[in-house]
Formats: sequence, structure tokens, C-alpha cells
Amino acid sequence: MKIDFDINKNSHIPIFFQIQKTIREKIQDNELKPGTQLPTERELCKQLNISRVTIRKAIRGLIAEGYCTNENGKGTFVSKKKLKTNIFDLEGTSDFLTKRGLSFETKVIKDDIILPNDELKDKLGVLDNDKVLYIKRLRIIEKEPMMLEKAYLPLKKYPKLKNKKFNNSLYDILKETYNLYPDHAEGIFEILLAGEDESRLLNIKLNSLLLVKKGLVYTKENKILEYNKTYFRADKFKFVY
Amino acid sequence: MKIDFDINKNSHIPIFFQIQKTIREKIQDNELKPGTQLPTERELCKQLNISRVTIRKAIRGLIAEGYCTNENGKGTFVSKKKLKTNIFDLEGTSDFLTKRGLSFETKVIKDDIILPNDELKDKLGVLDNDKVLYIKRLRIIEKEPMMLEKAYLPLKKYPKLKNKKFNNSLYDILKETYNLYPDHAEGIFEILLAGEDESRLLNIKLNSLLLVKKGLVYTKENKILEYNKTYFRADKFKFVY
DNA sequence: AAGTGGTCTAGACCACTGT
DNA sequence: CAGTGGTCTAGACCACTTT
Repeated sequence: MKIDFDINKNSHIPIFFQIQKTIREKIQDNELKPGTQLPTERELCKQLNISRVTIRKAIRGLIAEGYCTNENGKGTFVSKKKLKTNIFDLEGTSDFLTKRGLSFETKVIKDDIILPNDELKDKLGVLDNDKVLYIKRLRIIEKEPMMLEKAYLPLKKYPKLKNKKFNNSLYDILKETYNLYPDHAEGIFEILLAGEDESRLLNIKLNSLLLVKKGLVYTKENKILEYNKTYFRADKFKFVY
Repeated sequence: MKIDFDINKNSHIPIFFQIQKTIREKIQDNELKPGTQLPTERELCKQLNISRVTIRKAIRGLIAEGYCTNENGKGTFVSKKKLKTNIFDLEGTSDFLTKRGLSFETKVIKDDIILPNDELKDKLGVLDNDKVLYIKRLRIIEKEPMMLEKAYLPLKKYPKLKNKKFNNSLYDILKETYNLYPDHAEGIFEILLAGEDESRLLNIKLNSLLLVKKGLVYTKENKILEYNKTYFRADKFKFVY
């Protein structure tokens, strides 16, 4: 795969950005199709007579934009299109994925009973000794880890949840056990970078972009169902509203 | 301003990330307060005996996370806290800012009549020859450019908008002129990186993080008011829902 | 063993800011 | 002018994957 470049080394626009722009436009124009391997960093160095640090800066930009991915020992590839998801949809992730014919799997990373820290006391309105059920789950879509979900539930209100299995929908369990349905939610979302834990679990690099949603889910009667934190890989998702 | 570090050069955790983490935690713990100048890159090189490229990688991470900002010729500084905004609030940005006692200014960058491209024909449901009013405005909050808004309105429906001034609320003008109110909206949002245009106008660097919202705003009667694209500086905003 | 990306070094020159 | 961050170079070693 050879790419034509038209780089002006004396432009006020940085070289790394010219390279990034050239490749980005070829991907947008579908000249470079999803799955295609880009030339290796060292090939680009030789072809353009530009140092590897600069080439890497361009590629890092393309990765942050979601246009490329790379893997150690393999190479750099054009990404698939981003998945569209409704971040505020309370119907559950499972339905959403099934509708689109995507295979997925939910892996329970943690299923613990913990004591609340200040954040949880504030959000869930529980006291120092009120135990909290903490469920940390990884959503794997088409064999790729895509979302990390942390759910915190006041065990005092939902004691029957102890010893349940959380491989499937948490909301289904709440329906069956307590006849409670999610109705509305409130919270915040922002862009964060992957730390050690998130990068290991989501199989992405340190400082990869994440969109993180944190908030409370309520029933129709304004009863708190859970406090939830969800980490979406920003390179893989667009969000509809 | 001297910072204590405990860097392990033989750890499997990259050096740049250890530095980034150390500084991040000191900012989170309020040991380093907003506005404080960090040691210069070259000072950190000397203190830690680490090359400048590595130091810069750590600082770039802190900037992407929104913890720091830097200015050419000046130095690197601890950022203020992110502003919370309701991205879906249709009451208008002005009210939101006034309530919080923040000074702001709206600068009209462009106010043109254009012919629709494919995207606009699709979104606005107009034909090749139906002219579109294109308003590009910069929102400057507390003297700092923070948001870039592009509004596209079908001129056929709203011919009286020609030659209006758009320094203030677009929705106010629609109220006065056509007695139309924004009621609901739909669209997508995602994370993008600043290109040449956005970085120049928002006074940020190339590849700075942006949260971009694109969508249609409707009246109660499902009449299209505008197609809107808003670029938020991701380092400056959190979003409530 | 050869090739890939990931990290890091020690330097250089530039544009911009302040004095 | 000296000091700052922004970009770039030409190399090095590492961990990983493929052959």
C-alpha cells in the first residue's frame, strides 16, 4: 500500500499535521478502506525522508481521531466506522446490540460488597456503614472490549441482589427481584484519558481517549436504582441524542 | 515551584506516565492550585535527569486531560476547573452563562448566504437552489474563546432573517420575527480533534480535543428551526444531562 | 530471525513572550 | 536579549508478532 504525499517542509503548518491530514482525507474519501494496513512507520520515514518521531505524531493524531488503530508487532490499520449508541438509553445495552446484529459478551470483572467512600455516600445517600454492591463489568462487542461499566447499588435497599450472577442485564434482575424499572437518569459526562486500569481492561494504550458518563438512574417514583459510571472508547463510538 | 517525584526508571509503567500521574495527583489534591506555574520543561529535565521529549509527553497528557494549559513563551500552568454546561439545553447559552455570573461575548465570524452541500440538503431537506443562511459564531467566556457554533437555516422558510445582526441570541430573533420557539432536538455528538480552522479561532493547538455536537433543532410542531454544529473545548467543559 | 510499534535520548532550530 | 514552549532529527533499545 503506497500513499502519495505532497508535503511542504517550509509551510507554517507542521509537517506531522500535513501527513495526518493527507492520510485522513484518503480515509474519508474511501481511497483507504477499513482494515487496510498503512505503510509501516519506517517505510513512511524512508519515503518522505522524515524522522520517525514526526511520522508517529501524525499517526497518533489519526488514532486519537478514530481513523486508525495499531498493534504492537503487527502494524497500523484503517479503523472501521464508529458505532452509534444512545448514551442515555435506559433500555439496556443488550437490546441495542442485538438489534444491530452485533455479537457481544459481558465479563464480570468484580462483584463485591464495599463500604462507601465520600463520592458514594453523596450520590447514593447512604451512611458510613451502609454496604454497597459494586459490580464492574466489561462489554465485549464483536470480540473487542468496548465499554467498561461500574455499577454501585445500596445493598440496604436491595439485599436480595447478594450472590446473584451479573453476566446478563442488571435491569432484568431488578425487574425480576424487585419489580423496579429504570425510568430516568441524571449526571455528567466528559472526556478523560485511559489510566492503567482502563487501558489494561479495554486493551487500549495509556492516555487513550474515553468518554465517561457518571450518574444516577431512578425509577418512575424517583427511587435510586444505581449510581453508574460507564467508560466508552472514544475511538469506537458516536453518541446519538 | 518545586515538585517531588518518585520515578522508577525500570518500572513497566512508562516514565512519561509516572510523571503525568504524579503531577495529576498533586493537582487533584490541591497541592498545586489553579493558576500555579509548573516548573519549565527544561527544569524538569534537569531535576529528573530525563529527556525533554519524555517530559513533554507527560505534559501533553495533562493538557489533554484538562489539568494544565501552556502558552508559547510563557510556561505551563495548572488549569481552572472545567465548566459544567447542559449540552442539550435549548434555553440558549446566554442565560446559562448569565446565571453563573460569567462574562461573555459573541463574535460573528461569518454571516453568509450559501448553497447547500449534500449534508445540508439531507439534514435541512432543501433542494439544490434553496439558499441557506450560514452563521458562524465564536463564544468567548471570561475573555477566552470556548465554543464555536455553526448554524444553518433554510432561508426559504425564514427570509426575514437576511440582514439581521446575530451578536445576540439567534432564538430571540426567531421568536421576535416568526414567533417560533425551540422545543426539542436530535443529533449526534462525538470527540474530534481541532483542525486548522478550529485551532485558530478557539486559540488552541492543532489536535486539541473537542466535543462536537451536530443536530437539528425543532419547534413543538416539528418544524425545523436550524441545523447546528457546536464545537466545545473538551478541556474546559463537563456536560450535564 | 526479522519486522512491527512503544519508549527514550541528546541534541537542534524555530516562534513567541517578557525584560 | 534570555527564556519559554513547538517542532524536528537520527539514532537506540525494548516488547511483541509473524515467519
